[in-house]
Amino acid sequence: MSEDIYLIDGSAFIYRAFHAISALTNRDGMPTNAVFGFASMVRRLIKERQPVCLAVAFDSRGPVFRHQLYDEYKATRPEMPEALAGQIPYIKELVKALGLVSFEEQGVEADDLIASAVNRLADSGSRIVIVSGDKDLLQLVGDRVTMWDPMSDKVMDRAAVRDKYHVDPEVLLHCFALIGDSSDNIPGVPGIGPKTAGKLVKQYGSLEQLYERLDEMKSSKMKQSLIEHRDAAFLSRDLIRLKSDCVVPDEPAGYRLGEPDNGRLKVLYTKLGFTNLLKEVDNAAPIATDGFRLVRDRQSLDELAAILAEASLLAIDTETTSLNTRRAELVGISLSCGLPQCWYIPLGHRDEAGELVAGQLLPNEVREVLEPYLTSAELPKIGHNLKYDYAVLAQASDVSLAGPLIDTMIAAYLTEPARRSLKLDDLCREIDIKMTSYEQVTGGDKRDDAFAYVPVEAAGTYSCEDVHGTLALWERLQPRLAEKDMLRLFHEIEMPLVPILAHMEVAGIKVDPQRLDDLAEEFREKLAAREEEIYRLAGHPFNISSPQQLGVVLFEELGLPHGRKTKTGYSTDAGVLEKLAQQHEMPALIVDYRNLAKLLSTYIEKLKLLIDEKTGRIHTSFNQTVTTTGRLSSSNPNLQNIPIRGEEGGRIREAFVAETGTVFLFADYSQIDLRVLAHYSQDQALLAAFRRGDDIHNRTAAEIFGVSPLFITPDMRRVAKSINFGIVYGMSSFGLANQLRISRTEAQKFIDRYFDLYSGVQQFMHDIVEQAKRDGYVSTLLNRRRYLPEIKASDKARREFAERAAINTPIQGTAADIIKLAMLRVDELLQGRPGRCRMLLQIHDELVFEVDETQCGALQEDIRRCMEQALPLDVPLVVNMQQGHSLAK
DNA sequence: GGCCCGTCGTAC
DNA sequence: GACGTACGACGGGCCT
Repeated sequence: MSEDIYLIDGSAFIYRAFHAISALTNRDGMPTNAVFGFASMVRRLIKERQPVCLAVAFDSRGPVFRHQLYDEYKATRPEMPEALAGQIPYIKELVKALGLVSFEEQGVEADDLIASAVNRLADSGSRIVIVSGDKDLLQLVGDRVTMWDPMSDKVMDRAAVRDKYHVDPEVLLHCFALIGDSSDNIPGVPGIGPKTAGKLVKQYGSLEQLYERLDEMKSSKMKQSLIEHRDAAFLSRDLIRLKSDCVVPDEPAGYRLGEPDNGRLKVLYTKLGFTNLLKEVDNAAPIATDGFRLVRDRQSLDELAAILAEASLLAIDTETTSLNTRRAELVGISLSCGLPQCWYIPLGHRDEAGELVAGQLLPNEVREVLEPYLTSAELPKIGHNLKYDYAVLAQASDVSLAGPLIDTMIAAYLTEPARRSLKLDDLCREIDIKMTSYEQVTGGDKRDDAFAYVPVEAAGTYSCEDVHGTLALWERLQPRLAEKDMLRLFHEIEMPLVPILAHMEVAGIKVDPQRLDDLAEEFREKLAAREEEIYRLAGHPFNISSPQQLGVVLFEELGLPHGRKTKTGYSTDAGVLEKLAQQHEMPALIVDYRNLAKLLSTYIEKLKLLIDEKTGRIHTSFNQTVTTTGRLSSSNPNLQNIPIRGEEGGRIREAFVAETGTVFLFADYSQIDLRVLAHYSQDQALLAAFRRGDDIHNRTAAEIFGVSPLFITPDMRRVAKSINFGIVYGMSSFGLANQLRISRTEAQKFIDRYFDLYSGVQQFMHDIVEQAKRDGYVSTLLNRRRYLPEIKASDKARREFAERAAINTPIQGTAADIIKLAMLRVDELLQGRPGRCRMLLQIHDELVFEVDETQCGALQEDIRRCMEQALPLDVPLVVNMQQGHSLAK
């Protein structure tokens, strides 16, 4: 039995993929959507249909023979977008690497090549599947030829063509000639569409016949049009007719799918950033374990020590019983001073009875030998997520990891801040290293401390793989950082910050559990009262927390006018409810209920659960590799969004208290974003205002309202403040209008006035967007980057989003750079000081310290100075200091 | 019951 | 659709 032959209309697919898949890029910001779409389609085809013969045809570049027939052919088509043209070579390479036969011939289009193949294979007995969505190719459909559109999964055979066009595929050409095709700028006969064309061709059989027998036709508008556009009809037919004598193989063997070249595919997928496809060709090699050693006796430990003494770097990974560093006990340590040799020291492996297994050195003995190296200020330490190992070693062994630190997780983040996974095995897979997974080594054991029960041999291999992978990763990442000029950012900011964050996490912050309990009780009572009242007004109980159910009650049962709609129903957010409050008493109660429920579940109850039993404090995680701008984030719990506004917010803050004998010291940057904006934009008015020490909101208010600062009302200041904030976020008149509850026109007037006053800011916003378009990324003052591939998107919403990010990121990111620098300076200051002062929190523009009451006065000014001088800008940085016994200040 | 997404709300 | 960056609670649809 002869095989089916699949013929792909390559060029059509490239276009479709390009438009169907919005903005996809590799890590360098190169568009990859068309390649990805094409690759996915081919992959699916191969998987589902398992073709033996598969070929792809491409349009040739430049004019084709149809242009000689008609110089307006495809004239209305815009030129191929740059973002697509750049992908063509990769698609060609992909086709080659996949082992597909491909055709391209000067002066003809993909359709013609497919037609030629169909023609040449006519006598082969093979069935042919044309893979396309292009109706022109339906001309080729016949008894052994079908067309399949993998996007819609529709198959067109003779019956389907008849069904759709009321004629056989063989005469479809005549139909299309009459209909024309606006997308290819083929004229056809005006006034004739698919229906009429089908009828005419059915009746007359061909264009020639139609025109010969035109006299038989009753006079009508259509007849008139046919007469007038006779030439156009015949021209259209010539354009639509497929050329079927191109040079293509006439034997099925010439279409046979070859073996994929995995090496080539890997290079390509890696370059394109197609991690999922990469996994499928995955021929990543497992790591050779020849160089792995277990350290189970004194002699091995001494050998290791001898190597450490000569080492110029040290890779390290700790295995523990818990991800929570305060609970973590060491199970083992792996080390490497350079590949291929890696060492694993088992310390806390246990049998199922919980007894330590034999053949493990005593932790103290190991510590004594290793400590000088771990704490050496000269020996660089490399790890993946070193903050964790740093905290574990400090907590479990009282060892402070020192020396230049190198964290491959952070290095990967800096080079690719938008990356979703920074897991070691995912990063290693991209450099062809296959690692044993944690699940594999623990055999799916779900216990927190599962690793302690892993047999020592297996654990050793797993752990050694980790340090091995980390070292290999650094080899790859170091040059990338260098290329992007990020080595200083990495070595001088991010890395020294690691131990500081570790210390802040370890320090934690004290909360008063009794206060939380009291608050919880009070809030629960209030909530119950609101709930009852809301049910009474609704006439029945429902889930107030469900926006869906709430929408039904408000807008259907109570008949209140609904505002904007969301994807899932009516919007019930605070803005909508606020407007409704004038008409009904329920909306205000809902706002109140939501406020209480939010504070209770997100803060009060959650904080209570997270009080560490050992320390009685709350220990957040400060994440250094999450945000796209370079800010830190905080989680478990998020201590960067503890409420501050409103009376209830203050009550929650009161539960965070300074340790007995200490006081909180708060240091916050005044208007850091706007100062950075002044520096970036060099706007003269903004620079001058900050240099004079003006209150910037008052200054702005005075200018946009054209009044003396003495006559500024609170309302004027509020407007000015909104604009000042909005500017940093790239806000539109719509957004400002919404926030200030004024008309768009009024909002636009304010914005115009603002830009009259600060024209340099407007210029900056324009320039930074242009820069993003040119480079594909924007940078902060310290060279942090954010790639913005969507800045060139054709989708307006996506493009505008990228434009706002281009404006905001240098500002927000530079502010993040500054406070990180300040944290390093302050840390240095505190290390040289006797007495207790610990940095506890960073909240983007604010640092919170816990200081001995006796030290507070002396430290305050030093800390202020560190922060104000962290990075000299063209305007002064100003830091406000406050003290208090709780976070309520 | 776990996972994912949408909505909403808190911070800067 | 419309104001940038986060984290997280909750509801609800989906899958197992």
